[in-house]
Amino acid sequence: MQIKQRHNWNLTTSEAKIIQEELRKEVITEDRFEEPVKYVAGVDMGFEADGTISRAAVAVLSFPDLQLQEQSIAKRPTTFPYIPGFLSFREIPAVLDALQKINITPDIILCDGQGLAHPRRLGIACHLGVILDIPTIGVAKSWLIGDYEEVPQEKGSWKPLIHKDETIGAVLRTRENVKPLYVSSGHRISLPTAIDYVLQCSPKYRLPETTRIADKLASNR
DNA sequence: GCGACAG
DNA sequence: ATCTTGTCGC
Repeated sequence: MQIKQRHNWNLTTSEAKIIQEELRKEVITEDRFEEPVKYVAGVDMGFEADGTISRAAVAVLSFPDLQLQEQSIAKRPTTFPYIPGFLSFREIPAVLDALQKINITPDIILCDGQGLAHPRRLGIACHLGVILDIPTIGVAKSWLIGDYEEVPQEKGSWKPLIHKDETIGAVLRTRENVKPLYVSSGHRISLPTAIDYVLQCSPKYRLPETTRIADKLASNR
């Protein structure tokens, strides 16, 4: 797929923060995409050589049957450190390289990390969504910000994630008796719809099939 | 100033 | 994220 360059990635954290504050204005948290959805993609990252090399993997699956249709891997030198709140500046460059090589444009991309559930409302899912102008969902394995009540153990139950009196996401149980996932809007999708797609992509395990497959690609060398 | 902190 | 075997619990 074709990707437009929105900004350069050689930045200081203060410059990155300014970009986040600009791009957050472009984030759309309503459902703006065509249905039925035919393809969903998962993105995951891995690192090599003490973290000096970034490795991004993309897996495109058919929906709703979740069969692998296309995959790609891209490597490039790591140029930005891991700083909570700035994950996208570390990971997106390699992700764009991997996406550039696929032929099927996914209808929705599930990202490894937060979307709106971010201090400045621009987690990696929002950032990637705005750059591509494609619907994205933030699916994080752990907490970054926000308060929430305990989530019932049953699969499908969830509680709103609240920050500054605003619902920024949901803490969702995708599997019984297992740690919940932190789901939030990335771009062009509402929270209820995002929860629905994450559940549909997670028929058996805690993590969505999209991220599970991308995960294997990213770790399998 | 202190504590928290996606991957 | 990454280093790493067996083991406890549903």
